[in-house]
Amino acid sequence: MNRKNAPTMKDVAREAGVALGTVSKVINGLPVGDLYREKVEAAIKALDYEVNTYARGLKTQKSNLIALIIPNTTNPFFAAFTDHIEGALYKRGLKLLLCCADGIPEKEVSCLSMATQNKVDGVIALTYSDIGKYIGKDLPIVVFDRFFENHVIPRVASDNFAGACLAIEKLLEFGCRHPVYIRFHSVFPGESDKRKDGYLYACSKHGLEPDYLDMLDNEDMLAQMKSFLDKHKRADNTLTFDGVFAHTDFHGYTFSKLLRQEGYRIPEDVQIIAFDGIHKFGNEEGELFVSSICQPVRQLAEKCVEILLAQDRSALPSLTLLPVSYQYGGTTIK
Amino acid sequence: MNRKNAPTMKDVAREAGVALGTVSKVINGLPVGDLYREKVEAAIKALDYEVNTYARGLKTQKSNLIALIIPNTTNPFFAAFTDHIEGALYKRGLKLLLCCADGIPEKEVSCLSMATQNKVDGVIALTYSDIGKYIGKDLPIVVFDRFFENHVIPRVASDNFAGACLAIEKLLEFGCRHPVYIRFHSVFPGESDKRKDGYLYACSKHGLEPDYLDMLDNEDMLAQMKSFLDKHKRADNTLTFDGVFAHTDFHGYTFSKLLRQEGYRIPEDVQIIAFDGIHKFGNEEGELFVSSICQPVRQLAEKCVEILLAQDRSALPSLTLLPVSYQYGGTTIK
DNA sequence: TTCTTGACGTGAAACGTTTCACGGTTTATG
DNA sequence: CATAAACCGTGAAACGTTTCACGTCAAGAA
Repeated sequence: MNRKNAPTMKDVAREAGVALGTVSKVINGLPVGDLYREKVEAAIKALDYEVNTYARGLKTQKSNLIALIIPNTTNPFFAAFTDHIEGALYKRGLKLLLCCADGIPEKEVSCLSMATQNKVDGVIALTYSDIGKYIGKDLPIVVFDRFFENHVIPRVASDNFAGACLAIEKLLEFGCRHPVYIRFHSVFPGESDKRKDGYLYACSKHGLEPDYLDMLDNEDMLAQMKSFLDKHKRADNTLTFDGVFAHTDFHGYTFSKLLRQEGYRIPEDVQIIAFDGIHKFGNEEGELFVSSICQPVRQLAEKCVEILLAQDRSALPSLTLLPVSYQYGGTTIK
Repeated sequence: MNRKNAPTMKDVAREAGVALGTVSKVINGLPVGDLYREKVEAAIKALDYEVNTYARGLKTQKSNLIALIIPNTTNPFFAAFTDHIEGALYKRGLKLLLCCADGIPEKEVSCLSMATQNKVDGVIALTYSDIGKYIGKDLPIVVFDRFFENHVIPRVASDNFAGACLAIEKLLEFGCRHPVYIRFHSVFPGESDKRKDGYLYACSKHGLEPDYLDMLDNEDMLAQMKSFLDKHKRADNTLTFDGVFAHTDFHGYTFSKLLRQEGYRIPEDVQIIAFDGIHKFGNEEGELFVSSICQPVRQLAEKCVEILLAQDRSALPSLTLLPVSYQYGGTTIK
């Protein structure tokens, strides 16, 4: 409780009739005689004592705080990631300082300095700018997905390459002959770019002609999709493709709506597999928007925390990829 | 930057050739002669000095930290709320300590003590247990929606009563004659319970017979909905109701799926208006799952922060209700 | 009995700020 | 020109911990 005159260790020591150092030892679980320990514990209870994190932090230079820098929490993938990061930290007695940077570079830097000023013990970042250069050597950091040149920052990501391959294999398995790829790519390089490599690899492996829409921003997404679609219509209005691999669930869902609007049946005429595995209403037992390659969000979050807290930070893998899996979501035959 | 031997104010003072107190004044924007100010600022830049939040917190007993206790961030409503709280705090130079308590009372209490141990300057809570009793008199707190007896804690919520009335009026306006209500209620009292009062009021006002499904938990939701539906089928399989007011978008969407499965057309046979206004993929410009009474999430978050930080906490409104609005989402005629 | 050793309680120093009483200098006033 | 007032830089004290060198005491060995 936050009363103005909260009892201090000194008060506890006086109440218990012991020295300050003894109280400190009890609080920190260091060896203390049973008699003394009991007296101190009784006094702590009697006074309702709580340690002052600021005094402690001043001495130890540790805060048990971890900062998460993320664009926002409204995007369901980020929301789930945030949730699981919180859980992984909580399990370890750590607290989460949440910074939503909206993907704005200046705000990301400002969040970072907010974090360092608060003496966080580590940073988990999913940013759109290269924050590596602002990070001191001894502040542990892990980034999700992103890759920044010239910095050896441990990264955690889904196996995007394998995921893209899996998507194509599934589409082929479900009877598709001409899968196309609706791609979105940010100007900031990251592991999710590997979805394209995976698509190209899978195409060459199966003797398919690659064919994809490459979008750089979401502004005129619908217009771009429409034009892509028109280019793939035959004279009789049937489509030259019968499968779609979409960069994200959002893109897949948007494209599926467009297809339906234009009278195509899903999955009869076109099957769609997207990437992310976002659940409606954030309900993990609930349904997906589209059939999707699911990122293991919980494991990704857990791995980020694990790597961030690794004892020996000199021997950390520079990249950790976690496996993805296919899940049916209504836009494929199964 | 988090280097081990970060420069201190003492270093800055030495570098600038001034006294410690002068450095402090510069940092805190207190009146200092221009010559001195410049010297200090130069030294700060030269040494790349950053204030030590822990030393400062130890003296001032302030942290600029606000704790948000929320069940999770995966629920899109909570996610949006969290996002806007972060934004409102960031605007004011405050930082967000995020605690996801999963609605588990013990975890909520544990989050609260985590918060007080971190000397947060305030708490915003959306909890399932009565945490009022654990809060000291001088820790500012605001709760969203919930009502706890015996505590005078300022509350912020949507105008649920008016929202329910609006839903019914809209349904009537759209031609419905027999609107029913799919209700979900928690054992913990809160403003959202007023949706029922609003429904009953609107019914009596328009001479309608109230008719609703009352669910206490989401476990066997589908079974309960099915049985409710069956009870409302006539011999020829037409329904005795033609409008549905659903407690949340999730319930409305789930019920809509059930109706469609059973062959009813929406909105031709049944129109549905839910409550919350959740956007697919968290995209505020995007589409809703169902037609809905939208909670003004951004304003709710902003108001929570505003009230939390109010100068004069003695004269705070005990309840602040914000207006809701209707938005079309495909399950009504407009 | 005496000495050594280990165990453990003690309390002062230090962490890096903010605050404030103090005093020196400058400016305004009569 | 003398005095008061205003201004502002100074540095010691205090915030509540952790740490560590020191002291005390009991047990075991010779």
